[in-house]
Amino acid sequence: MTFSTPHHGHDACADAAEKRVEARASEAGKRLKDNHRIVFSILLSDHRAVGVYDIAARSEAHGKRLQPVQIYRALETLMELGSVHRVESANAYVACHSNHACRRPQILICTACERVSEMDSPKVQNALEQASLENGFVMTQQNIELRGLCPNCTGQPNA
Amino acid sequence: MTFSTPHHGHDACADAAEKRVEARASEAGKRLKDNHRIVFSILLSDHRAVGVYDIAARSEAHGKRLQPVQIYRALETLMELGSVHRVESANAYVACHSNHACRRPQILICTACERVSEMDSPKVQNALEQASLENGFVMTQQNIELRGLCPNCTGQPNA
DNA sequence: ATGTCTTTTGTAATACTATTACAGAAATTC
DNA sequence: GAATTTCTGTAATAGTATTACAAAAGACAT
Repeated sequence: MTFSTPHHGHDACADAAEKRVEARASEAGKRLKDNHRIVFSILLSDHRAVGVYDIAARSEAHGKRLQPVQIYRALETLMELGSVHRVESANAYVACHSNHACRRPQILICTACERVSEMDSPKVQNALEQASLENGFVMTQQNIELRGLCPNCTGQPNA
Repeated sequence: MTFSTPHHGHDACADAAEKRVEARASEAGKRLKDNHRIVFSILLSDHRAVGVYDIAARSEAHGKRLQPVQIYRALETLMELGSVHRVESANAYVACHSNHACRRPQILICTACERVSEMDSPKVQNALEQASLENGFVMTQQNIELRGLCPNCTGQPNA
């Protein structure tokens, strides 16, 4: 199941993501610093997309009030590492919980509980590539954002 | 070919789009007014996505300097009619040249010439719906934006 | 270690995008 | 044609993102 449940083992899930981003950073020859870690840990604290000014407000609880530009810089690095994705349709950012650094996420957004998840469907990928080619289009980037109800929210009114 | 060429018969193409939006409006029991027509005709004047404040600036040449909120209101109507799409990744809006009022466009953006086109691939659509279901996700809206090189821009440096 | 060069960080200001509030105009209804 | 509702125009403001620049930190040769 790609969507987190309200009571999943979140600490383990966040720990794993943190280890992944550290590994990816050192592999890429970059060193993560305080600001990166604060931003990433705020994004990890729930499975929702968070706006920059929200991150700024929450950063205070981490002992350091970050300014917008500092957050944008941290997000840029984290996105390059494939550990954070921007949700265009929400002007917000979400931590990636996938095991591989994904640069072509297919994002699912629940309109009821706001939880965000990702798919990585090869069928979707192939269909997009094939359809692009049929239109003579050479695709280099993609942004897929689907809205709807996640498994926790279908059936019951709220999660 | 979905992408317009630099020298296609643009007047005919724009005329057709204008007729379509008028037809859709009357079918929906809405009446288009000056502001709607100005905004739509600005979007039609090229096959690119245009930002709201750009539209505001260009509106002056149409004899009426529109304020942002007026443009947002016009765009809302035009989007409801399926004749304009928002390009989330560009904070901009594009006229729809498709014959059917499409609410689930698959948008193609050329990173070289900035032209925007749409696909409506059933394969992509099916793949998305199937993959969503496999994840227990009930999709209600979708936003697909692909970037890359359009047929006019592959091969030659610019169009 | 010291000085130079480069890169990163913090602060402030500003630009760009979108919405709210409200009064006046136009259309609708009775 | 008066009352009601809806739409329009103006202004102000909220929300998102970037630029500019000086200070600090890191890299590297001497």
